[in-house]
Amino acid sequence: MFALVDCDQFFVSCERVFDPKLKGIPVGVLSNNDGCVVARSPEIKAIGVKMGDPYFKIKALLKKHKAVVFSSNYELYGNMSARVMNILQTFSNDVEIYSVDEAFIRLSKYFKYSDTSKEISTTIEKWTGIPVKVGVAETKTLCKVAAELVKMRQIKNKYYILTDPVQIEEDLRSFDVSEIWGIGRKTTEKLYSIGIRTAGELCKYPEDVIKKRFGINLLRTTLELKGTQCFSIETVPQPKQSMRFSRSFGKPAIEYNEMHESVVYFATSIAANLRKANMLASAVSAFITTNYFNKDDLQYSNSFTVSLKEQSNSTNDIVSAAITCLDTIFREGYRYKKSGVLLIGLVDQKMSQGNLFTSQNIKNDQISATMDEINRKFGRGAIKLAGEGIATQEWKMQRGKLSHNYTNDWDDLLKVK
DNA sequence: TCTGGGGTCCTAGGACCC
DNA sequence: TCTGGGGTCCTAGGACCC
Repeated sequence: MFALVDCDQFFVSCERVFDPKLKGIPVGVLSNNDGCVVARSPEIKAIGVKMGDPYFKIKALLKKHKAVVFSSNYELYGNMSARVMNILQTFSNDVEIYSVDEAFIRLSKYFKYSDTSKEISTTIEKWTGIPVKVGVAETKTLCKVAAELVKMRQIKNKYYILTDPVQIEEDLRSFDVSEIWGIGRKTTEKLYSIGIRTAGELCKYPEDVIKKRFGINLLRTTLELKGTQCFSIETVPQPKQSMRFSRSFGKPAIEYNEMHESVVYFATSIAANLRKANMLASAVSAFITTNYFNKDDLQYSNSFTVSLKEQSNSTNDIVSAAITCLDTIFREGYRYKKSGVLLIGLVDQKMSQGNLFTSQNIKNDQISATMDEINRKFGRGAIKLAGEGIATQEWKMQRGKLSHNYTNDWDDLLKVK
């Protein structure tokens, strides 16, 4: 039997521990650089603040309701998290720290689950000031459902035990698939479209069809809902497989020099983090992408990876590899493999106004121009030749609108050899 | 004007081999 | 018109989580 222990609005609760006056009033916590809302008290939810709402858009609303928002303080949250997890270790030898504010623990069969659950939630709240909810069940996915039900039904005791098959069936019948752990936006849409709206309906759907149409993950999730354990508890933290340092820029026009400066800084930080974790990198990647909130703009993204000759965590090696990535991104275009179309980006100084070229069905051997000639004509580094061919159409951003013209300039280059 | 950041896993398709 | 079959490995893209 497992229990999921989940802190209520963790970041908000942490702030409230150190300022009890915040109790009962709308409180939120903002992301890095105060970009958007990442944690909300029930009171701030009630006035209409959504998860991920950009701060600048809700400022007036916050003022009107005398809501308080905080910049995030990850050191504080990490600290509080450690305290909560330490307490959990006293209840079980098998604790999986699933995230900063959640843990799965294995419950001994000799426990009375209701007593233990109650004790966990009261002990943590008493010792740390953080309110938690507890969901008990035979699989992790059902634990998640149980904890969610505590929230949805505002259960006073702060725990819910989902072990009785009849009870499980009844609860799942009205449990929306979008609330299931492991089912996100895309899968929800797909399930809705074939008439599956609740966990109960999902459980009745043939397993082989689930596997075929949605993949192994949804099958595992479904089996877990039916009581078959597919996800085990990982009490030993696995070493990280990747580390990332990424930031959004405050303004859309990013010039090479600015990018270069940022990449040096990011790569330096990552190298330091690697050394701190006593780890070595075998590859370094960099990526860029345009602002996807500007829906009318032509979008562009690109990335490049350098494999290191020898694994390393030295600032020198990591930074120089990252710069190689950046330079390559700026020099080359982006190959859009899936559609069989070559998409070539000429990275403008204003990223949101990059020029893109597309091509179809032109083989390399139909091209009479050499790479040098192309470079001379269109600017060095503007395009990349690949198996599929080169561009014949030009897409351009003109005064914020997307337009495309066939460009005759290509004709000379495309004489059949 | 201002819209987070850091992770994991799975899969389809391509390249390559015999 | 027909165009082997089976296997591995790698990677980009997609989906999900907190």
